[in-house]
Amino acid sequence: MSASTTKSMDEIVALCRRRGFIWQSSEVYGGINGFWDYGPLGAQLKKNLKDAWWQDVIKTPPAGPDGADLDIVPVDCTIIMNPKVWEASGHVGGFNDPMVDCAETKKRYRADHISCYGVVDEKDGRENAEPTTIGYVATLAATEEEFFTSYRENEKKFFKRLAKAFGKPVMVQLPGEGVPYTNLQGFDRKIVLGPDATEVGTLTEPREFNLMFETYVGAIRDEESKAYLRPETAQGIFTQFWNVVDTARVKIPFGMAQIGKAFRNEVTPRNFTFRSREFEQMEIEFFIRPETAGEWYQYWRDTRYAWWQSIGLAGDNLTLREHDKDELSHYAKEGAGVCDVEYRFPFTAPGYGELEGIAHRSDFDLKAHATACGKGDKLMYRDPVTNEKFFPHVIEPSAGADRGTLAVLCEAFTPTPDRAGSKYVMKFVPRLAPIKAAIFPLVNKDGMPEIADKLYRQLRNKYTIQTDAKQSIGKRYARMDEAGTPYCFTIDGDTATDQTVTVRDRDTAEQTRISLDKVESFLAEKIGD
RNA sequence: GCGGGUGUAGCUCAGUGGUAGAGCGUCACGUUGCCAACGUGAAUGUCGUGGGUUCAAAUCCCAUCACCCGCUCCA
Repeated sequence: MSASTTKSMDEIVALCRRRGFIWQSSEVYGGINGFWDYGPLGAQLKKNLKDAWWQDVIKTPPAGPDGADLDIVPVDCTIIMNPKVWEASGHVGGFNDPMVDCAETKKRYRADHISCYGVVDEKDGRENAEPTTIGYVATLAATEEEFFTSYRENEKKFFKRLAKAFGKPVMVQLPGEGVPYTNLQGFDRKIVLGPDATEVGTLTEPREFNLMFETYVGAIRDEESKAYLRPETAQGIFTQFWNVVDTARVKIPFGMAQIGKAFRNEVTPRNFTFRSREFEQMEIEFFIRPETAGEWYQYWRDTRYAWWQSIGLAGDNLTLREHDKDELSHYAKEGAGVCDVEYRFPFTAPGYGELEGIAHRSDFDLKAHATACGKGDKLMYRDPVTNEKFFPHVIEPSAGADRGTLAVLCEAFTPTPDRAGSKYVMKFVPRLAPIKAAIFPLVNKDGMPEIADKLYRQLRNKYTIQTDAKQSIGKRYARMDEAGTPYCFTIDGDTATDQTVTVRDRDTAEQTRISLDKVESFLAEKIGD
């Protein structure tokens, strides 16, 4: 069992609050479910993560499978778009799932997943070709055959339950198609026996769960002005694909990338920031020739997995999981594959939670928008060399910035019960650490504060540096341990005479002396620019 | 949305109807000679919120909000 499974999420959340990494949004008003703010340390940490992504994805991505450099261009699209975007992408249909609750069993179902089969009085059913339906039995079975098989296994019990629920011996109207619960009207919904229920009529009316946030553009609030907050940043990229081809001097294969907020009105936000209703995505859409999907899918899967390792999630807590065919999205059924980079969070352990999904989305989105906007095949990509026309396929690595930040926080969190000072150390890789180094005068007199201040001013142009002269040195080290600051430089009584300072290492608490004028090069070596 | 639990200072918690508390932390001053040191002092509370019962509510009742756990959901 890995170390992270023994970490306490409560302690991590407490440290995040105490040190100013993450707070509840609008906390003074009692908060708001599913929304989180980043404090000073958290905002810097998340920015460092996004900067690392921007650097490694847009500026210097590793060479492609053919050894050539990649061309990836950034865009920054709006959160509110023409609502037709979301009709074409399938979100208006797909994100509105009517739900049904069962008052008896306390279970919740998607209304369109429940099939209802008519039930008739046994006597009536024997005597008449078209007997009167006296109720329905609901099942989660997808097909009539599956339903038939499921109750055949214990037929006696099944009909006993029905007889009890309907107050008389009954027959089920088979063969015949099951009717989705959503298609039942009015009174019929009151005579349905829910799955696993013993009483009739315990299912509620279907209720719409709008997973997209709605808003209105302009002064008038009517259907015409309705718009949505984007549930993913990807569609902005797809809708600007043609402008990028026309202006950015790119040719297939190339990528578009953006970082931005997205919104999903989740049914149950849970697990700290893991499932937030407002969150930030770091998305790449990499456009390719269809026949190269396999090699590019592999490239991105390996590249993205290695990237998460490079920012500190290097141990057993990180995993790469290929999706089974049956859990694939509508756009990815026939593709090179879909996989998730997953992290074992304390609240998912021993399981994992998704950080990034890498999917071969085929040409679903470009085709959908080309069709929906009415231009169709005129919007096909033309290969400038062969003049061949086609809709490019897409490999989409889509990462969660907030989930990534949370994973980094969880991974860095290290209780240190044996250490003399700090109870906790946040072991961020230096590249992500919100504060790169701290500078302390050992005591607040004898010229030490002046030397510390001079060193601080020298370094702060290049690095995020803090200085602190208050309270005991142990307390100051401990605070920096919880902030995850990799190095502390301390000016002591010897500094004025021999021009050296001590360097304290966050992870070992060990100290070494280095020359005052070597501090900057020390940081450059350990932290990078 | 359902069921269960929780909510008092920044944190951990005590307080069963009668003056709002402790420890830690924070801040100031003093001290200091490398790991949450010490001394003195200070600030900090809509007792989650709203309503009700009562002469009197942190305490009893109702509603509501937030968080945690379990369902459910997560194209």
